[in-house]
Amino acid sequence: MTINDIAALTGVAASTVSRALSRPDRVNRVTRERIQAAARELNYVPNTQAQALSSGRTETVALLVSDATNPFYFGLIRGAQQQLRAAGHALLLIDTEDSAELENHLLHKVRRSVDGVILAASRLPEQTLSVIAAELPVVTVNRNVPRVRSVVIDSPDGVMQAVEHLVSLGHRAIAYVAGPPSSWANEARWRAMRTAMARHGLTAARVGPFGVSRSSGSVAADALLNTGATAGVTFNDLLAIGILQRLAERGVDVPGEISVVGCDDIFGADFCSPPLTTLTAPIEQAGRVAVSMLLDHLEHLGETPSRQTVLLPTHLTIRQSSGPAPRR
Amino acid sequence: MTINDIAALTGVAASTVSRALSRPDRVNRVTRERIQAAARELNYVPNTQAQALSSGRTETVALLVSDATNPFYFGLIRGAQQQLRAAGHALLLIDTEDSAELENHLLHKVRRSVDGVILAASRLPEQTLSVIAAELPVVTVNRNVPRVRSVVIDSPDGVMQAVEHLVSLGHRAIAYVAGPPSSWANEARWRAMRTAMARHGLTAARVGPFGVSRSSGSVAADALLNTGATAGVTFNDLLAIGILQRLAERGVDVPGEISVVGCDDIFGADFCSPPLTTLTAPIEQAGRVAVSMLLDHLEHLGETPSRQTVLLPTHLTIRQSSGPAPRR
DNA sequence: CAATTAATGGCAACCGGTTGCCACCCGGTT
DNA sequence: AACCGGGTGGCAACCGGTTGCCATTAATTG
Repeated sequence: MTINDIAALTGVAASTVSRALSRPDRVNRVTRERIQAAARELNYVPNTQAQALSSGRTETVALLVSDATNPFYFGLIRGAQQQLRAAGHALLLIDTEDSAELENHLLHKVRRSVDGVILAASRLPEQTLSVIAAELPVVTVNRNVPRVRSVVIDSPDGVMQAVEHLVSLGHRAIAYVAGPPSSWANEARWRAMRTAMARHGLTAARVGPFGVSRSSGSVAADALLNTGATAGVTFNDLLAIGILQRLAERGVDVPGEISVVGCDDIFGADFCSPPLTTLTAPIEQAGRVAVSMLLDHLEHLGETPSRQTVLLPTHLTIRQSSGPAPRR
Repeated sequence: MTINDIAALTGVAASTVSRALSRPDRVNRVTRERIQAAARELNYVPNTQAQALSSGRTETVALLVSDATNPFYFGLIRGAQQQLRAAGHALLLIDTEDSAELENHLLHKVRRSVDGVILAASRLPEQTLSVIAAELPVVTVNRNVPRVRSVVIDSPDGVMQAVEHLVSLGHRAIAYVAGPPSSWANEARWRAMRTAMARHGLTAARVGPFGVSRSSGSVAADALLNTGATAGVTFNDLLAIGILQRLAERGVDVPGEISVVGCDDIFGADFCSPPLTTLTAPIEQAGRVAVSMLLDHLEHLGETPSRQTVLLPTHLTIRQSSGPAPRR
């Protein structure tokens, strides 16, 4: 079932078979149809390796996530997968285990076996990213680096909405519950929070950093309570859900005593207890857009892209974890 | 940065470079070290495609899931990913979108670009699976097919535990909320359920089939209530969580009026409302084991495997969605 | 009718490694 | 001195396609 078998069977040269299948207009109609029929009959599937070797294109894209079990990535993976399949490409999933070193190493390793990579939540320093982007098509998600294409979810804007929401409910002491320091989005959200607070003459407290797992939520919840804030905006939903659990354990009423706002609207945010008020992010769309940008980039290698970065809007979804500030 | 560049730089033949890197003992120590140093310096990474082409091994394994957003797979993906990385292999993730046809098509397409595949929740008929397994190393998850290696989570046993639990709480009318008919696990669970019920002289009701999404939960909840059962065992947690939501909407008290038991213990099962009593499955372990079996198979191609199928135990995790049967 | 051009298909090099086979060099034997 | 065998490294074929180039043939054109 190689190109040669088909060539032998149809009595033409291998090169003709190759053309009949990949450049149909380059070969005579009757010859082509004979070859295609034979290929179908023999159930021929071209060897990707061989194609990649000579053409230099692997039709494969790597998606690097920092933790494959983080529900945030589910949507991203899905969106990317959909768009890739539509284009006939394959998805190589890589879990960097939240380590910049491992990320760099793996990136280096797959460098030559993929056409491009999508970096979701890269932990790499800007400098390193630039270097990588220069030698390999890259699209980042939620990370802005000069001269690197990216799709970023506008959570800073969402954070502002969240602050407005909380302030309008009478909250004055609001804290930001920070995620990993190496996360670009984390800093962006914190800045947005301070800006929004300042607009009302308020200053935001900040606790953390915390890991992004539900278990970190316990520590975070205690730290949050300790600030005396009546509301907390968290780096992401995973952390927020962990906080809700801990608060329930400690018998703290949400939103009666304290309001909690998450970020991303991941799976589970709508059915945790109480359902989480959060910034709904178009995660799946982000995955699709990232792939589109990458594929577009691949087709116009060398050209300067029209849009370097796409900003996706978020909106606040109000559920039951936020409510009026408690009377003092 | 090809083998030839290194050859030129060190003044040896390309074949020697190849050997120095892949069969170190086949070349003299000083030559080898010189070559290795040069390789390191030039930051050489072998071209996977080229290696695959000549060696026939791609060091890549495909994982087929029926729906990448189903939290059940997160753990599986994670486990597989971990074990694969440890072995230096890459993971190709494929979403079959719950279609047997697409599954077959994609399987066929990647056939030659992976060393083997792991089929999580295959929708393919047994016959087709046998054919595929004959021409490609395959390990299935939660699916038992003669002559195909598999790792199956012993949820039937778990279902029996669940029935015992419910019966001991006084339930007599228990219904099974079925998942997709094409799911092998679905039938296995239903059989286990009937057996367990029969042991107590009871017969189980059955509703469904339902899709495995939370939204299907609404329909399922109504159907479940309609049977008059005081408890329901569901095909999986996703469905169970959907049911809980719908029941809450309808003002039905869980577990006061009806108990619900899920299956798998996915992300979210512990923090939904009420927290779900469910069969805790070692999902991540299943992923790891599946990969181990596959890699083991690859190393001993042609040999008859020692164990064709590995059965992983489950246990019942009791939370708040199950309780005593209501008095009539 | 000769000349130019377009369509078609074969040849062979190439992508970047891997590997069987052989030649060569060396020290050790007899 | 002739012989032997192990250690090394080069040659070249091969994996399965892709593609530039050229020869052949047919069709178009002045």
